[in-house]
Amino acid sequence: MKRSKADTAETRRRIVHVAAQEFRQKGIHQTGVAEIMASAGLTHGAFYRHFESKDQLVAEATAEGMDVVVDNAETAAETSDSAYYTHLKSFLSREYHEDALKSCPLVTLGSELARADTETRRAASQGFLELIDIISKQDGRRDTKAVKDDALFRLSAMIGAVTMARIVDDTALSDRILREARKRLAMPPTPLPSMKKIAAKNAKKVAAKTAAPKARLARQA
Amino acid sequence: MKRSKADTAETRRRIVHVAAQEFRQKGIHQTGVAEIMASAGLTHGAFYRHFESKDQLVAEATAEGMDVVVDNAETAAETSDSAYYTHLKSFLSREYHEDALKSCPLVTLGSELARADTETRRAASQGFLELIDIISKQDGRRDTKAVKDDALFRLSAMIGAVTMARIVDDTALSDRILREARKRLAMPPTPLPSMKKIAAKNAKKVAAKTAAPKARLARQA
DNA sequence: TGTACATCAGTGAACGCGCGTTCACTGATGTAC
DNA sequence: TGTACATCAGTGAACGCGCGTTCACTGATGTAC
Repeated sequence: MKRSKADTAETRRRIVHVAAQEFRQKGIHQTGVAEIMASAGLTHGAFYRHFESKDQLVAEATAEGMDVVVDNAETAAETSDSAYYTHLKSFLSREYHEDALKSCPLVTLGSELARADTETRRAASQGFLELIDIISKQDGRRDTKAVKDDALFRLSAMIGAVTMARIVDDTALSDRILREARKRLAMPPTPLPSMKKIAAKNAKKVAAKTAAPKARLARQA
Repeated sequence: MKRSKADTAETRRRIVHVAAQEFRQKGIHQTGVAEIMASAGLTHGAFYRHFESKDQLVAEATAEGMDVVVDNAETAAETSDSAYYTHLKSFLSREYHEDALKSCPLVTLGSELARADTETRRAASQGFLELIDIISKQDGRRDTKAVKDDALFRLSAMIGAVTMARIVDDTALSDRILREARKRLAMPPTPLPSMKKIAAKNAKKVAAKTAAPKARLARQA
């Protein structure tokens, strides 16, 4: 039977929302249309009243997933600097990406997105760029190329760290990967003055330890 | 008809090799057993004379894929420091991971590996740890926890950068992500003396630009 | 405002297809004597 | 070393299954008068 326009729109939204969760949980190709429709409380036949194909749903679900990640980051960034870095710390945790409502598609669907169609990759790219903007702005500097470049590296590194933490079969190793990423990325790119002193001390220590490789490289050059 | 033991072993190796290529190219779930067998010059029925299941092949193909990546890195590291850093630069390129014979499963199958069975994840983890060893040794320092931690971060960041470069739908952005990763990762973790001077200069520039955010953070603390 | 009708969201059966897996059969290989 | 037989790699048809997609049908909604 026909439904009201409001109901129809709400149903469509619900399908996209449920799909976004299930794709991130089980992967795009391991999640069937019928399964998603059942989770949305419908039979699979109604699917094509809302979408042209599964691919279209994949694109919209990816966009929705990225929007959630972007919104969460934006909210944290707008709250306070410490809220932002706390958010980054929680993003760099396994639990965050096991939460179907939060997890970042770039992490949970990474290699599948690289093979997805144009619309899906566009959605993923746009979300990525929005995150880059938030990171760049948070750094509080002018929108120079160098600041963007830095954000590009930092975000890619975060995605790689969580991806690896999820692949690895040893919980201790997984935690260690994330801890190292948090140490390096869940803080301002340029350390505070007080931290600079500590960093300088560490640099001396490291320099002493790296005398050998430096000498090797010098010989080679 | 029955084949000689040597032939049988060679056929098995060929199936694993072909599978490793195809999985990395098209993804695990998008590549069928029949397709792999055809590429190996056989019909699909013979598959179960060599493997118990597709999952077993996935595990072995992942192991083979990681072995190739490890061997390439090891060879470069054993040749010379410059060969090693040149190898890192080429690893941080899109072409490298579009090459079915070289590409790293951690990149091309990342999110699928995170959902794979125990054996497959074990193979991926072991390969990852072997790469960490190579990177740690290359740094030429003692095998301290800090050196390993650094390698953990650097390798995760590499994997994230290439993963993102492959997802993103804009070639220029893709190149930029990789360029930044190369700048930061395809060189020794502690720069050479000559490079240190340049780094110091840059640090001053950046410090000037970041006066604002540092002030903000100070206020907050 | 009330009536008559077109629209279309949702149902559930059915479509063709490709998947992973099994199996009877073939015939060269490896083994036991 | 030669013969007889068991083994088993490979073939190709077939299995059940779940996939994405289509469709005839239902009946409430929205619209035209």
